[in-house]
Amino acid sequence: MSVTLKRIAKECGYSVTTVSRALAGYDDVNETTRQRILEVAHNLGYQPNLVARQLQGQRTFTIGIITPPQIHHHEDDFFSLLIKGVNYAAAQYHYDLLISSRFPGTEEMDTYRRIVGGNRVDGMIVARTYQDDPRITYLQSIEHPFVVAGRSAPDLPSDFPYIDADSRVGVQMLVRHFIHYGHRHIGLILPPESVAFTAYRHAGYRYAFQDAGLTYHPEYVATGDLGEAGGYEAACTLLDRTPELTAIVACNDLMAFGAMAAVHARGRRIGEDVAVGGFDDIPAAQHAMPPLTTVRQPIYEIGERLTEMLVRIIADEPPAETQILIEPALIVRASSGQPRPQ
Amino acid sequence: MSVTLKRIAKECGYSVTTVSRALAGYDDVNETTRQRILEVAHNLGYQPNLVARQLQGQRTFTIGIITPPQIHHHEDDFFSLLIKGVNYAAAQYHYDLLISSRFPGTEEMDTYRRIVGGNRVDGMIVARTYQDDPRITYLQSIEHPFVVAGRSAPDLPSDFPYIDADSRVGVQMLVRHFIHYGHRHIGLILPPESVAFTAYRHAGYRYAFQDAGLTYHPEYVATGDLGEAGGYEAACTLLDRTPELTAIVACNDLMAFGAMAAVHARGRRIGEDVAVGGFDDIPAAQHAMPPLTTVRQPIYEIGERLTEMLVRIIADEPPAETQILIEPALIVRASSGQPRPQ
DNA sequence: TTGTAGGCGTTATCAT
DNA sequence: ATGATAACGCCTACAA
Repeated sequence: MSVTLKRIAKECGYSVTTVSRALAGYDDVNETTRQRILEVAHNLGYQPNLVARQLQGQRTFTIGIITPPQIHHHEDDFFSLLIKGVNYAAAQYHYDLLISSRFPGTEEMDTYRRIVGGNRVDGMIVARTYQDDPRITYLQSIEHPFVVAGRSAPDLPSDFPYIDADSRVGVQMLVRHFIHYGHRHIGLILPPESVAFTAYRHAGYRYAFQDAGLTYHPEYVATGDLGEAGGYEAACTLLDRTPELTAIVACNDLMAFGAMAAVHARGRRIGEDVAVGGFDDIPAAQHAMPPLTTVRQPIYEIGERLTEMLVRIIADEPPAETQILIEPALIVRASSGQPRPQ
Repeated sequence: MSVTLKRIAKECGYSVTTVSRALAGYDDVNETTRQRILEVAHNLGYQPNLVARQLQGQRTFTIGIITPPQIHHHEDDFFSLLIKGVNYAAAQYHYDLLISSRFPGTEEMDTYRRIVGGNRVDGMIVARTYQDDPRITYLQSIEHPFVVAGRSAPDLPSDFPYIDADSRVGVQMLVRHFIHYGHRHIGLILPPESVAFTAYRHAGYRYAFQDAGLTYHPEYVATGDLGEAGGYEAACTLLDRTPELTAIVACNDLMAFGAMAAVHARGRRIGEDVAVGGFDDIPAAQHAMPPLTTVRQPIYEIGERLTEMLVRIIADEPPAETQILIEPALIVRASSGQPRPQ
């Protein structure tokens, strides 16, 4: 079917070996011979079979990433942004990207094993870590190159290369900002404990209260699934249970959107009656109505830098820094409302 | 390094062939033998080398797609949405996705040749067609399976499998909507002619005027690059050149965002002074300020259906319909403003 | 029921 | 300067 070295060899009367070397630019090939071979290869439209090369070279120049499937349209921009960053950097380094999408759980682990164990990639990017993440355990156990967007929960070692935003500091800034605006009753929407960053963000919330000399109210904290629906439900719970709340902090922008919807559904005005804050600063945040106050995490750049890190780890030239904590930035927008008179 | 059939064979004293067949579930293997082999394979954590399989089977179970790199964060949600759809469907059919990002042009074509000619994928998804698209010409010339999101410009044959929204009808609906709202001076922002859908959308604009018995003003039409910046500049040109405009139709949402910014920059109110419309209905459209009136194109679903189509084409069981035109839907939002008194 | 041989397309090693 | 041989890991005739 397609043009192979053998075909070219036959065509111009040299051996496959010589053809291979001529094309690879070795200098032990007669210049005339090379010209002839190059010409034939070009005429035939030769393209090296990458799969064969991969098998022979035991290298794929491919990076793998597995994302959750996103059935609804705008479900999660986090991964989209991350992939954009990874994609861009990968191209710079002449790597391709292999993507597969699975729901977290058994299927996801099987896919890791299939792709990594099946030698389809030189390295993996693991995103959105869970507490005690089996994917990481697996990759460590077989010593396969990988980098992580995120890190372990605070009580577990993060003994792997990663880049993560300092969630604790981020939430702390956000809550402090609300406190400065005069809020005293601030709700918090947390994802399930199994998400690795939950504990960090929870800590940020507590620290902010502590710093301000305020008491921490456990009943101001609710849990919901990551995503708009989870945020909506958790916010409803909070608003119904503790109507004195004048601000709600959600652990990502998607949940914050849900919370805004809940505030609206309860007949209260976002910003004016109840301030809302998020985390991530996905593109939709600035376009939201009202625009969402949030903690900016440079997801795209994290994707880029992770990819660079991974490529270097694969090449066995790991950068000096392989555990990077990024200082997030507070982005104040209209969902904060105005500072309140004390 | 990793566990191979050979390794298992050695471990349990059978030949590689027998091991291979035991694992593949052939029935000409002694049941006891199979059990033994399965056990050893499991203990060793055997994972078949997918690359070797690909080489031997001349099949990759991988679909390829090449997107433009997106340096800025929220640059283009069209591809993100498409990929989400493709990704979801691909997983259903047990296909993986190979993604690479290149700017349109030589580099992109080289990447097509490298990946397709290099046997890395069983089929390609081509997105955002150009007029007389070299990628399509190439894929057709080597008879490699592919499907297209979009189709050829009106004057060229679309003799390949595709799914496209009926752009002409879409823009026509949008312009008619503005006419119904009482607008008579409606600007149009077009992407360059080289984009295949340009002519369709332009036609939709002209048809709407014709239907309403209004005259078409060429000076109400401007061209800009796809993307927010292009929309901004084109809208500035229009607003400065023909200040009588009370509405602007952009050929996609991103350009519409740029146009909104331009309207704002010229000190006019979006909706009230100048209505703005887009095309695509990317997630940001409904969160925009004000929410953007646009023509909804079900990008995610197109990705899903294209993938299904491609998988069937690869399996040599092409569906009955391989050229699908989707009727888009008009989504009226606040950027339309209110109907004007005649 | 099991094993041998050959090939997928490439590159590396070692002769000539 | 060129070529024969083997190997990457798998699968599939064909033989025994």
